[in-house]
Amino acid sequence: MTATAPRPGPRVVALGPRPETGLLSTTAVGSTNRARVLQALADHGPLSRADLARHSGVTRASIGGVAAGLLTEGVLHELESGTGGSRRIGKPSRPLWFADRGPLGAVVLQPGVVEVGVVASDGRVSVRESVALPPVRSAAELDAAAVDAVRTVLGPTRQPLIAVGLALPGFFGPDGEILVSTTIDTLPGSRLPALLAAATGTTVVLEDDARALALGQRWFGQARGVRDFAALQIGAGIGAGIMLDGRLLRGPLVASEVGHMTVDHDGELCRCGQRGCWETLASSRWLHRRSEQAGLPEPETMTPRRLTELADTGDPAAAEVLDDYAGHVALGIVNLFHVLSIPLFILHGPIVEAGPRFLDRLREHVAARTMSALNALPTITMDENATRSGVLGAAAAAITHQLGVSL
Amino acid sequence: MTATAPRPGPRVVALGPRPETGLLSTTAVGSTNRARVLQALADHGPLSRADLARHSGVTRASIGGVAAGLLTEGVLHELESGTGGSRRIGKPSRPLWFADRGPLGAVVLQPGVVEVGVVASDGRVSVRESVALPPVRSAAELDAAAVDAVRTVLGPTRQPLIAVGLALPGFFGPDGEILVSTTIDTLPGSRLPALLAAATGTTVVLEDDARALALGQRWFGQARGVRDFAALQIGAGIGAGIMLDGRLLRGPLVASEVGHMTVDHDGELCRCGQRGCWETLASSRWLHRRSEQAGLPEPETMTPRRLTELADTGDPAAAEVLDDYAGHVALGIVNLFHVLSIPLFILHGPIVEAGPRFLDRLREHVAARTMSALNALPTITMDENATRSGVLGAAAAAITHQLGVSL
DNA sequence: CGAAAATGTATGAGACGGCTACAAATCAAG
DNA sequence: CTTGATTTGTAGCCGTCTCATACATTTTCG
Repeated sequence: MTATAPRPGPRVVALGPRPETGLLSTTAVGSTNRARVLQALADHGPLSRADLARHSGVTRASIGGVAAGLLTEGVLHELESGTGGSRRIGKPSRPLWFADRGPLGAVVLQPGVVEVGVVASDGRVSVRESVALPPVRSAAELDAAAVDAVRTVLGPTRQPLIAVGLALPGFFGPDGEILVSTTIDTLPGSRLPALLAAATGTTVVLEDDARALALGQRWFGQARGVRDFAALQIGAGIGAGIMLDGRLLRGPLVASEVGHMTVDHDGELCRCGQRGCWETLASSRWLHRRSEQAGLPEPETMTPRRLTELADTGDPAAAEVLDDYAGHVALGIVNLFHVLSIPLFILHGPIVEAGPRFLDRLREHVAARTMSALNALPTITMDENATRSGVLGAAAAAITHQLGVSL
Repeated sequence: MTATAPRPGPRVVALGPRPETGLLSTTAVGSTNRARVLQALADHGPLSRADLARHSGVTRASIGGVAAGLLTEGVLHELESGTGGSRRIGKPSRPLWFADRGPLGAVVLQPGVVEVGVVASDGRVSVRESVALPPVRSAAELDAAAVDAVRTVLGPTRQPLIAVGLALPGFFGPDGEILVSTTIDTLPGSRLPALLAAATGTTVVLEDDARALALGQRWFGQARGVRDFAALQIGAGIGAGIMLDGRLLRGPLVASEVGHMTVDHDGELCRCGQRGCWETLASSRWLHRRSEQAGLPEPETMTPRRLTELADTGDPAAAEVLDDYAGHVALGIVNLFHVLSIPLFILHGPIVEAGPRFLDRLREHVAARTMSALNALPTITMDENATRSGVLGAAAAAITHQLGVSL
């Protein structure tokens, strides 16, 4: 599993930790160190060999060897001297940075819609399009519609893609077979990864949608260089991609369902069949019902954005609903903070459009709900990339595999 | 940080993940592989070189080299041929097993009591004693009382200890300074680790109490060879040691407080200042109050054991309380299962004395509360070692460090 | 112009696992 | 009892990789 030798032919890769059983070999040292160097670059931006040596605690000579390999393989290239270097004296450094090896495909499957994009390896998004899917009745129909949508968007692309990232809301096995999805009920049994590999002619890298969001933030967003954080997707449902100590949490048995953590043990019935799930209090479904109770206009299509606009115009009922929403969202965040001690939460989804005032209220609720004995609070921010985060996440999944980085 | 060269002189080690930044070196390969071999032995029992080679996917020659080093260093020794070997044909194997390098000390600090023990490296407990502590007013007084208790118990021991494991309910820094404790308010600022090192003359390995329980199960208990499970301590408070993918979860910022996960968002006030924490519904405090409401005798000292005995005599009120208790304990377990997909929970503490019928009820509650869409349930068992689990956990922490295993 | 400082490289040494062949020990069949 | 099959553990050689050290190169400062 070297970081750099691309295998010919399309295939499917399910992102996941390598089995850590088994012993290290000397060649494994090489590929691991290559991956660590690439990770350091992604975390800190262009770095010279000397900088990399300081960061990783090895001699310049060792970095020189690693870098030589990556340069000849075309993974890295040297920037102009002076770029990013802060030193004034001495021989100027030659910073290393990722060479552009071609565009990455990004496919994000959501209920009723497929988002398709093309992303450069430095995170620039050149294509991004959402394609609505027709109603489908089976996994096969879903696959056909999704592949069709991807073809339509990626068809005009000239350059061949070097890899395709596929983010979808489901739990999959090591070979990319989709086992469970609590969001899209036609998804289990889908052969979409393999079909996409065939359609695009390249490797398809499969990842859970929430974890992909986290990867996107880690490679291209606010979590660059951050080893502990969570990406929270809050919309119709709630999902989380959680990175602890530089590793994405991946449950061993079933999907991670933070949205169905009980926060109100004899609360309302959730669509999952249980009572008082976080989703029953913090999803758009709750927002609709609560808006209706509050007599707000068009409650059945209420969004965080409209609710904020109503509150900003001075509607006290809207302001109250918004505050309740903040309090409910805070519940789950505080639970995750208490249990996992996650220091940074990045919010994604429609909730972002509730804006900075909502965020302030959310922070207050979180502060009020957090145990004071801990003497600490998590940082909470909102996704800055808005519509691009989905494709960035899928692309990040692809690049993670492509560079052999283990996250 | 080799697995085997003991540094002279007492010192304090806070168990924790090595910083994974930095590159691998060839010598690191050696120590990592030594640790992996030791881990495999601990997981599977005595194994021959050939068995180890099969488990780890390397050649017998490579294992031979690793084993040679561990044998000459006295970490391992060879058992008689035939022990544990199942093969009938061929040259008989010489199984490898841990050499007895001396006893481990184990100290478990709890509110008002110190548990002190001596444990052999194969998990046999030769000494175990609980010493009540006098009321203390400061960290210094606590330290003095605890060191005194340890001296009293370990004084008569002849053999020198090769390491001492110290388990305590608190969050500590990398140098063993104790920062936060939600259980013992005189603990922050304690210098107990350093004082113990001075008193015993050996290395003191520091670990959180719940995580130590998990380590004990991993090395000596029901989680031998299991890479994903949680040890739950349920008594006056609730703590959890969670192992995922072979690594103990360690929050980066503050202590992990599963007991203060909100399960009832406008529930009763918890002693932590928040509302509806799991502890308000599943701790002994709740048991006392609920027993009082139900009119049970001596409610203020009610224990799971007495409650079970009452229920077994046919007291319907006791049976109802017990069932509520099971339902409340299930809440947190289900949350952890939904969020982290933990497939195995091992229960510790007074709750174990509620017996197998209670466990069955608990399992039913968990099954009822778990999302059916996941098509999976966690396994729930009870600690089999009862009173020995505490010292086994502390000893496991010591052995983990002593063997250089990273958990 | 020369010293100082910093970067990148060349070279040899040491550690370590992989591979292959081989000796050793046991059982089963004749 | 002998022979072959089977399995275990080991010896020797090789390739890979980092480490330590010295050195060439390029810039700044006095």
